[in-house]
Amino acid sequence: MKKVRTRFAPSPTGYMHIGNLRTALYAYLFAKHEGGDFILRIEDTDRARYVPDAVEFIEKTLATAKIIPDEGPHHGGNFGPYVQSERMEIYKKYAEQLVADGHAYYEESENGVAIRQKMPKTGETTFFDLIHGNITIANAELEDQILLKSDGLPTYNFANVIDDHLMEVSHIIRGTEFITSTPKHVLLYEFFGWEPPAFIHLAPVMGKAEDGTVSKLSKRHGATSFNDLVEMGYLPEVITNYVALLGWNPKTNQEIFSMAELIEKFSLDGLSKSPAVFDYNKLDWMSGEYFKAMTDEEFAAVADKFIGEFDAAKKVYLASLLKPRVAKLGEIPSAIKFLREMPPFDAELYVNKRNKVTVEKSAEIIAPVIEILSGVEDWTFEALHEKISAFTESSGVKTGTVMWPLRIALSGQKVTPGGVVEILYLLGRETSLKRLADALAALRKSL
RNA sequence: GGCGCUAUCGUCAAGUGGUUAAGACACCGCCCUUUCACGGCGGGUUCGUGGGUUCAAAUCCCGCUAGCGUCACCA
Repeated sequence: MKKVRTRFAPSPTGYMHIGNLRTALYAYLFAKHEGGDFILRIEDTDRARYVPDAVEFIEKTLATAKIIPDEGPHHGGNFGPYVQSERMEIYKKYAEQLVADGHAYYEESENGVAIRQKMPKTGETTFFDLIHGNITIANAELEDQILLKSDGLPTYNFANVIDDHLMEVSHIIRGTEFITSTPKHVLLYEFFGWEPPAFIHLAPVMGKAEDGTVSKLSKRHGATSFNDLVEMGYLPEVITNYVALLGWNPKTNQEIFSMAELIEKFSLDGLSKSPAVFDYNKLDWMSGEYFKAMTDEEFAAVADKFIGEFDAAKKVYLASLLKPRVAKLGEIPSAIKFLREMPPFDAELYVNKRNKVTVEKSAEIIAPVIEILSGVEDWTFEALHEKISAFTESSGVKTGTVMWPLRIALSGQKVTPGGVVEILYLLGRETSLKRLADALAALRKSL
């Protein structure tokens, strides 16, 4: 059997859409699973679309996602160049051969001279797609498409055929948007007498809008590029893990996969033919699973730049509190902002029906707690916990009734990473007592 | 509009003629609890529709409908 060689062939747009990333991932997984090669080829035949540094951007993104090409512009390989704009003579040669053979013709227009492919007027063309089966399209549907543009550059429909053949690509993995142009490619292979590669057309990644409508994932659905997601604080491995499952099923109930496991388990028959909707909820869940699997130290390390400046001795402790409550690292800054800066007083926050807390009750709780805490010299979690518990017990009210106003007074938030005792410890003695005193004063004033 | 692809819970999906139609996320309820979170338990009219084929259809065939894609000197 021929060696498996797949390719990822993006145009250099400086943007890595999730759908493209998934295409690259599947091509990579399949090649690696089969012990083959994965090629990166840049399709920059549209001069108007050229974006500077886009090639480096693509390479950097793939590296971050741990999708490593065996061959590419900067990865070596014996089938280069891997940038189409550097292969112009090759396309010209083959286009002229087609003209000589009667399968293409020159066409002159105000732009200059171009070469068009001559399509059969009758009959039909069929190709086999590994996930869709046979697909047949009447030749009458096919236009005499441009092969070589008047600027000397080839069109996608021509260049991809020449390159895939010359680079010995065995399986073409790309989006379904290419299904209807595949017969044109197949005809080209026939004209040249080449054996076409196997075709695998992937269903698109969709997004769901507020109004419930589903359409191809785009900006209106939120972050849609791999890089956007990384910036929001999703681990690259979480993104690839999630995306791998969007359209591919391992046939087991396993959902968390390392790249090595993905390579080991990947199989073409798990690919689905229907579009999949990108679900941020599930991504969040998976992200949380990765965090929970980390040690506090590991999490502190990846969260470090989101936590920012913080008492070094308490940093890992803070991270341990954040770890089980965060879906993406980007949530951290706003979640811990209160540690550095007390939000403005808001009497409304103190009112909580479930815990039977009112503004008045809050003052009644906070005052004695200040007394008790002022006497605590050993400001440790254990000591603080013991004091508060003892107070709760002696006061005869429920724990929640005590904790609720304390949390608000200490953080100004209904939701905090960790409970009251944790916050007390994090804030330290001085800040804690000051906040409680300020809150008590403000509470009394508002009565 | 022509052509093509697709169609199982809200979402990802298993399923390849006979199942109580898995599992996960989300959601809802209850429990636990130091709020939130975590954890535990439980819940939900899911096979687009109409015809066939068959003893038997989510599974096979046809029509319809819907969604998507494509009809460029873009990829």
